[in-house]
This record gives sequence, structure tokens and C-alpha cells, in this order.
Amino acid sequence: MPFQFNLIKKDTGTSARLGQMTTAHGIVDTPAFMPVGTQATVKSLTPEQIRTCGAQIILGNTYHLYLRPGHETIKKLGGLHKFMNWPGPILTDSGGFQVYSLGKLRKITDDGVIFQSHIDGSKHFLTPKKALEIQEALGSDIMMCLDECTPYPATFAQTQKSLALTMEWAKLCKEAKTNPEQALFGIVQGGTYLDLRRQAVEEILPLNFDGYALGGVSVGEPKEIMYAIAETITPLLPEDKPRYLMGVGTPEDIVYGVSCGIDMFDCVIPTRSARHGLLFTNSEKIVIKNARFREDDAPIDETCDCYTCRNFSRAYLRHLYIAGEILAMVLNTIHNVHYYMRLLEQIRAALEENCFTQFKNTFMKKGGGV
RNA sequence: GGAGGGGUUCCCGAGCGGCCAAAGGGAGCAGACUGUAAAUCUGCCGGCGGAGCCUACGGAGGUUCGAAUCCUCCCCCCUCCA
Repeated sequence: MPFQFNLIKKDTGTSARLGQMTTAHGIVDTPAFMPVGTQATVKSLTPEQIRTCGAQIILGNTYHLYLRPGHETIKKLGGLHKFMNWPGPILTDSGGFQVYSLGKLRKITDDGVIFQSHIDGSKHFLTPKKALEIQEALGSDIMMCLDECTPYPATFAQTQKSLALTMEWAKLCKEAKTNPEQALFGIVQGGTYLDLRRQAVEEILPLNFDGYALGGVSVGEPKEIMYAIAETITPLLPEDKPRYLMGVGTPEDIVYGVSCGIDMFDCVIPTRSARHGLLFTNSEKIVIKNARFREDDAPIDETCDCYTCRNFSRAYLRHLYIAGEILAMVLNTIHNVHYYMRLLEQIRAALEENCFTQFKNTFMKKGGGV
């Protein structure tokens, strides 16, 4: 079953879209949020819990899984889906983000990236072809091109050079692709320079990818810049292909991104924040370790129907967190992922009912969820 | 009864004449986190509005320009011997 994207509906007041992706491992309703499961696990959750939270698709990471346990191992064991017992769709990031985040441990050449493993210091050469080979071995439903996530700040010249490399790699990734069952997305870079972003779109469209991502955002640039990129560049992407804003973001960012015509998001915020005790609600910011919750018998969010909110008090969750109990991470992550999934459900429902603009305005007025 | 060791800021614990409001932990309080090197990281943590002053290193005296640090006595605690 080849990858497919169906545009169901376009919003009238904004550039938002309602759609559906069909992958080899199932359907994904868009706009969609994809919990991040870098090392073949959405940290602290079982696949069943991820599913119960409402997630349809999750992320895995090429670089991390290549280093450990090794893509060949995963392939031998039946692929990433079977390995981690997640039967649904998986998108794998290419390792492009690690080019950025592991800056001190890598060297970029025209042909690829020489990484020094953050685990044991060993050297590895990740090329566009290799990135595809690994992702095909993992068997993900959506593969990403190897790119250079341009850091912020970067001069025009640096960004231009970085973009050229990403574009060259995009071609090589496209050529390296062999499995028709797996989709491959191209990534639009160009840093904070809209001209370069436009140029990137022009150059990448002829490569005819299954979807297009905006990368290199949420790397420390001012929020207005990210918003300007999403607003200006997204409409330039083909209407009949999914658009993915990589690494974004806060609930507010997501609502904004949807209004710009973005269909897919991924971010570590809900999971990492949960582990660090920051919980999302519709009305206030909950830093569960704060003393004010010591004797608070209420759930995190009265309006939330997640497992955590249905069964536990803030006081108990605070206790678990302060005590360093593993369950704190589990319960907090369940809540946050559920919150994100519910947010996306609400967005899709609003689009369905032609009231997305109203939803967006109300949501932003409330402070964007946190 | 004899011989040693020790009492330090909420707790543990370093300091053993000035650079000490006193290392380092812990606890406590707060903050950060955006394609995950993150169950991580950062800040605050005696009092008073700051430069500064006051109160603090078991208690009371003393030596000294200056004492948590040296001396005397006292009060507790621990170990060993009888």
C-alpha cells in the first residue's frame, strides 16, 4: 500500500487543512501531532499507553537507533514496528537534528557527516545514502531526508552554504530510496532568510517528495521568525502533499502552525516537560513540584479525561515527583501526551465544523494552553 | 573511675588564627526545557531595603589588632579500657 495523502477540507478563514494520510501501517488524521520516540520508545510509556492517549503516529530516530541497538539488528528482529511493538505508523528522523544538537561531536563534509558517537566516542560516517539505508532497514512509514539543521544564528552566507548541502543531500536521498512502501519527505531549510527558504522550495519541489517539511526552526530563533517562516513558506508547498513543521512545538505554536497550513508536528515538549514536572492544562501552568500543590486534592485538569486525571490528585503527583518515583514520569507523560492529542482532536473537529478561526482566537486568548 | 574522639548555619559534613555568613552534599524554594547526549540543567537557600550592618560555628570567660579556629572552666555525645 503506497503512501497517500488526502486533503479533506480547507479552512475558509485561515490556511488550515483537514486531511488524512494513509501509510503502510495505518491511517493518520491531520493535522497530527507525533510524540517523539527517539530510541524506539516514547519515554516512559508503553505502546498501549501511547495509543490510549490518542496517538496515531510516533517518531523514531535514525542516528540513535543506528548507534544502538543498530539498524541491522532491528531489521533482523523484524523491523522497528515489531521490535518496539508499535503496530501503527512511524516516522523516522534522519539524524539531521543530531547534526545540529551534537554539534561538538560531528564534522560536516560535502558527502555526509562524521559523527563521534556520544555513547562510546567511536566515529561514524552518515551519508544521505546511509541515512536512507538505515531508515529502510528500520522500516519506518515515513523517512526523512538527511539534512543540515542550520543553527541559529547563522549569517546569510553560512545559511546559503548549509542550504546547498541540504539540497544536494536531498537529491542523493531521493536516488537512494528503494522501497516504494516507505514514503520519503524532503526538508526545506534556509534558516531565518525567507529568500533562501523560497529558493529551497523552488529547488526541492521538482524532486517530487511524498511530503515536505520545514526544518531548522525552533533552534533558538525568536518566535516571530518561526511564525513568519511557517506563514510565508507553507503556502508555497504543494497542496496535495502533507506539510510537516519539524520540532514544533508548544500548544500555541501548533495552533498557529495549523492556521498556516501545517499538517504534521512533532516535539519533545509534552514528554520531556512531563518528566520535568511541567503539566499542560487548558487554564493554568502546572509545575507539579511547586509547594502550592502539596495538599491539592484536585486532578491536574478537571476537564481532562486521561488516566492520570481520572485517578490521581495533584498532591499525589507532586509527592511522586518529589520522591523521584518512576510513576511520576509515567503518569505525567500520559497526561501531557493526552493533552496534545486532545488539542489536535479539537483542532480537527473545529476544522470539520468550520469554526477553526473561532477556536484559534479563543485558544490564543487563553494564553495558548499554558 | 581511666584513656581517647567529638559538638559547625534545617540535616549530614569540611574548615582548624584574618581571603568565613563559613567548602561539598542533602532537604527546601523557584526557574528553564521546541525534528530528545535531558528521570536533565540553572538560580536562590541566617536576618535587615542595598554599599553595609546585625546575629551565628555547645555555654561562659580569656589571649589577640583579629577567633569557628588558640587557652581555661562548664555542659552534652561517642569509642575503648576497668
